Amino acid sequence: MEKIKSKKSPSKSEQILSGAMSEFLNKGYSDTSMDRIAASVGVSKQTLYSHFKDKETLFSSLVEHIATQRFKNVFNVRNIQGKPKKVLRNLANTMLNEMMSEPPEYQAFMRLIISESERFPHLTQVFLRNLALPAHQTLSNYLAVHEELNLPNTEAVSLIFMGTLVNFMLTQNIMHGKEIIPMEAECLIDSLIYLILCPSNS
Amino acid sequence: MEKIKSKKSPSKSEQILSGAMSEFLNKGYSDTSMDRIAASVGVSKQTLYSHFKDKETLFSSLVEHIATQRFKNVFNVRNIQGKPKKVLRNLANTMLNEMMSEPPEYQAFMRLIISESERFPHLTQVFLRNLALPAHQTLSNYLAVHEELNLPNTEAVSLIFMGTLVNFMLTQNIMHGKEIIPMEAECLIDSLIYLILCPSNS
DNA sequence: TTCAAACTAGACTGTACAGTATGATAGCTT
DNA sequence: AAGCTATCATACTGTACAGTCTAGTTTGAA
Repeated sequence: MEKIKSKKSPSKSEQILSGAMSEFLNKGYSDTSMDRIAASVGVSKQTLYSHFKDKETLFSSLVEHIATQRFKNVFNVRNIQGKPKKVLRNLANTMLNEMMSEPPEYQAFMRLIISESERFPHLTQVFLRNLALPAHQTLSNYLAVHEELNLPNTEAVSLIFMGTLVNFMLTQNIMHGKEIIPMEAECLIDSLIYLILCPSNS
Repeated sequence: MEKIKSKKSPSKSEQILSGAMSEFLNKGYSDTSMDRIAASVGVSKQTLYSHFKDKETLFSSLVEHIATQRFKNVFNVRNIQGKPKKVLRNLANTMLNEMMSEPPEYQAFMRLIISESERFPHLTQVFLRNLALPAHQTLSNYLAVHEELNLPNTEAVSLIFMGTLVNFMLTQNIMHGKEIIPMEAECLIDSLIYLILCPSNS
């Protein structure tokens, strides 16, 4: 039916990873069974084990795949041109949109990474290196280039910026805190930008 | 040996909660077994089930206990007097110390809450209501009272402040990012305070 | 001393799972 | 056609676990 060249069709591996993703994202590592993954992918258990040595290997491969492929462009900022006020607002909106979009795959992914941060410490670093670090470098570099902003430590300000947004998503969505600590994204972004830009206005 | 009045000694419940805590904090919900808890507490399985209906009930009780007792005072700020510069720095240092202290129980607790945020959504709200909210109210109230700080939205600034610190702990400790995104706590706090206080200096 | 509640020890049930084994089918390559 | 490889369906093994059951022991109060 398909043109298959390699020993084990790469599309099968992709299929498996794709099916395993929804299972792991929904249930977490321990509560996801290899039987369920096989059924969900529509593949026999043997095929699963012919592509991936064991559950840990499948999980590791999956997380690396998600971090490097699925969410490759989440923090890929394009509109880095223009006035800082515009750029920062655009960046904040883009990040929040990506992180809070429906279905909440990014939230589920982040929850999963945190959940398994002790069992698979290496995977948290894959996450940071491929998603958090590039965004941080882009932003802190932008802040450093714009000397008129008069910021003493652009790296720290970058972490404040991203930390605020990540924690907002964590509190409001993952932890279901919309009613407990109400806050509009717009307000938060306004204040964030106000604090960052203020020094240069004086 | 002890003066026990109630039907089931309350100290037994305390013992059980205390022993269950280390198991759940280390292994998470699914990978903690009732047998292990019983062994760890030094109590028979039957006693476990006479104090707590089932595993879910025990877990819920434990989380409520930790949120309301064990970490009751984590964000209990005392030195709320003096110049904002001093107060904010003191607050930031206190929060980071509590969150990053050894052994990392607070980190493990936060990881657990996030891990089980779908299975036990109610518990994330217990967490927020008892730990995050009081701190947020104290801080935003302090910021509002000090009008000379000239802050347009004290609630938002409070979330920026706490979000920065929480995300710092999350990234550096829980996600093992010290080498990937290096940052000194002091630097971060300096910048955070600089951004917040700057408007009032102009 | 007697009684009941709290507790202990350990067996037991039913289920679920990771990983393996077996044997059969389908399609590609030579 | 022959043979190889990916695949499938299914059964099996050994382990672990939640929750129950049984039977015996301690303890404190009446």
